[in-house]
Amino acid sequence: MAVTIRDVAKAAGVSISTVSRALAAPEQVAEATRVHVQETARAMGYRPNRAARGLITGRTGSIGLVVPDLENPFFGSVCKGVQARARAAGYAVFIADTDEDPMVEAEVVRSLAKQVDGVILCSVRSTDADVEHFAAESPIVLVNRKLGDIPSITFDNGGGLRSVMAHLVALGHRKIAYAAGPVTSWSNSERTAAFRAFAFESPDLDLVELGNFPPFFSGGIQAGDLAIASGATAVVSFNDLVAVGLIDRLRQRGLSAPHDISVAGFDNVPVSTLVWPNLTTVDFPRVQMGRASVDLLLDTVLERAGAGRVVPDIPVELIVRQSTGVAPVRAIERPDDRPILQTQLSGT
Amino acid sequence: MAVTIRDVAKAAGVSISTVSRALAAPEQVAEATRVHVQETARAMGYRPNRAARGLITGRTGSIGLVVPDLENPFFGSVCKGVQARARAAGYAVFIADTDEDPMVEAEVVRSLAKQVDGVILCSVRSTDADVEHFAAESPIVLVNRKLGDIPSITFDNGGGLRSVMAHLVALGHRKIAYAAGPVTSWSNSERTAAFRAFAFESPDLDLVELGNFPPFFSGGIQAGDLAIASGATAVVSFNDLVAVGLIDRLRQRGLSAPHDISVAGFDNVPVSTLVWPNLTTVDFPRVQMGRASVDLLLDTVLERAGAGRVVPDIPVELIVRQSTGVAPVRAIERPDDRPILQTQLSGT
DNA sequence: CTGAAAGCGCTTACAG
DNA sequence: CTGAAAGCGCTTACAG
Repeated sequence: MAVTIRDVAKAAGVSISTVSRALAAPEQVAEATRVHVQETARAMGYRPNRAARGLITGRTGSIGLVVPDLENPFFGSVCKGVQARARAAGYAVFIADTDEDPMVEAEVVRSLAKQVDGVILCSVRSTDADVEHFAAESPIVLVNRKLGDIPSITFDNGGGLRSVMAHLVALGHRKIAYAAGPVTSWSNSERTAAFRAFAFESPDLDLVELGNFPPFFSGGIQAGDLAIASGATAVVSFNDLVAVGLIDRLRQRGLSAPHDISVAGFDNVPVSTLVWPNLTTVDFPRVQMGRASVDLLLDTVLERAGAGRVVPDIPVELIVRQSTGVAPVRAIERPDDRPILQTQLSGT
Repeated sequence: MAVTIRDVAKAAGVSISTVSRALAAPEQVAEATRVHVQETARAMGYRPNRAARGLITGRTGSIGLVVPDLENPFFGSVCKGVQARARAAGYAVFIADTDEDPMVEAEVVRSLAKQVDGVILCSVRSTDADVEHFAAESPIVLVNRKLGDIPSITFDNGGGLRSVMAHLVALGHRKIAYAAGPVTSWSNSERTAAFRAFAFESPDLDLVELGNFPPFFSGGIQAGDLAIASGATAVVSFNDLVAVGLIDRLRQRGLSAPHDISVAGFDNVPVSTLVWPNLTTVDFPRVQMGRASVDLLLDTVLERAGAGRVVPDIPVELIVRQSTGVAPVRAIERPDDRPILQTQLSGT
């Protein structure tokens, strides 16, 4: 077996109480004793058993991280940030993948609750009621979703949407489409709301909503045909994967980005620089989001000053690459071009 | 506080010993008692405290998973498989990201060792000596690497390499390059060895080694120029990212895949279907690898029959897409074309 | 079949 | 400043 506190006490010639204090509360031990015990412990490779400690202190020294899909690069990045910050704070991280299944999520959160001091929850599909139920059972930080008073870390989706729109308008685009993501997605509702607000403030622009589309390459294929039919000269896609699928569909239809239609995405996933043309997209600092969520959770768990504070949205940044360009002349030549499939929004 | 075994015992009118048995060793308890206790426990939402149990049984009910980089889709998939299988077996998973740093890896494995029953280690950079040291301290399963008697789960890299080569030869390619990955990579040495063996068995082919290159898009850019200079009509890249970079470089140089040069990768990462042309690549069932590593670890931890067994390489599968095609006529027209930069291998 | 008791490795009042 | 003792929530021989 591994070396225990008793072994160290014996080797150092003191009681286990003193060993415990020398390590956990050094100021309560005489300098000479403390140094001697610490050296002995280190020499023996002693590491306190966290489970035993947790039994008494009521703290496990662990946090849980629940994500819908570890294969989604978004959550891989969040996970990286969470893990790094937790380790820096001396916490271990339990990981759970729910496969986008609310039932699994409920089961996982419940079984994790006992083993951790708090849970960071990236919940996409669970209902508000379920999430509120989780929050009542154990300290929770919500990632990428807002709900009541539950502490949460979110991105500035609205700001991101507005910066893309400003970019496209500056390039001369007047008819711009938003290819929406899943109705159940909190991010999508934020972006849609910002798009509508932008339309309301810009009666001179012709802004159309397309979708909803699944948030994958395949969704982009669908969106591509609708975008072409709409007559828009620029499309803002729910995410990068949709943007990539959309660009691919344009090529299949004999068109190209940004020559015929400018295409922008959200997320700045790695693939956005691997496709041609490179994607103009909104970068979401996901690793930072992971770190921030740990900070917020530990504030609550450790009852620090910041417990329950409202964290401002994390700023996002537009990254202009090759998939967006100046509006084609065609659009100016045929101002009366009427889209076939669209939702009219401008000026409403 | 949560409900403890004492609460259940009181509510059910039995001793805590009986509650413990009714839940963990039902056959030792009278039917009526057992049913009554189980119902009471369930009604009260009782969940045994794993830490307390672990203190006695010596088992934590957790395993550790150590990966070099959670943002790398390869490890995201492995992690998904590990997590799923572990949960099915009633185990929780601690995750740790080492940022490709051997020092961090050593620290992480050491601190994890106390809190888990075993560790699944995806170790890329650590030396053999370090890894052997880890294995001496706690039960370990090595992923994607072989080392002495340490239980490990690996892919059939050699088989994958051979299936790509057979594919390219069938398409008429006679001069084929391998764009090698990092020298420190176990996967790369396996593939390189298979490539050399293939060259030895095929004196009629002209096989050249290029590199080593970093395993990223940027490595593919480098590899692209060398591939062009080599005169090869087909390039097998260490991984998909290198293949994507290579194809991009071909385009920059006014060439295209597969028209001028066929390009194949390894891994079948999601991006391989998002680029144009879609990548011909070798699929590695990574989620399956994650699952298999849990099975092997638990065999050891639980001292089951399969403990320490040697697991055969997981079969891999060639997926032919658009980035490979028939050899260009040019190569046949200029059989004496001499490469500028290459390692001569054929017939050695 | 059931209960009382010991004990896993630690922390923390409580004495001294 | 230090040690003996109690106890965290559980499991498991040991009696009965």
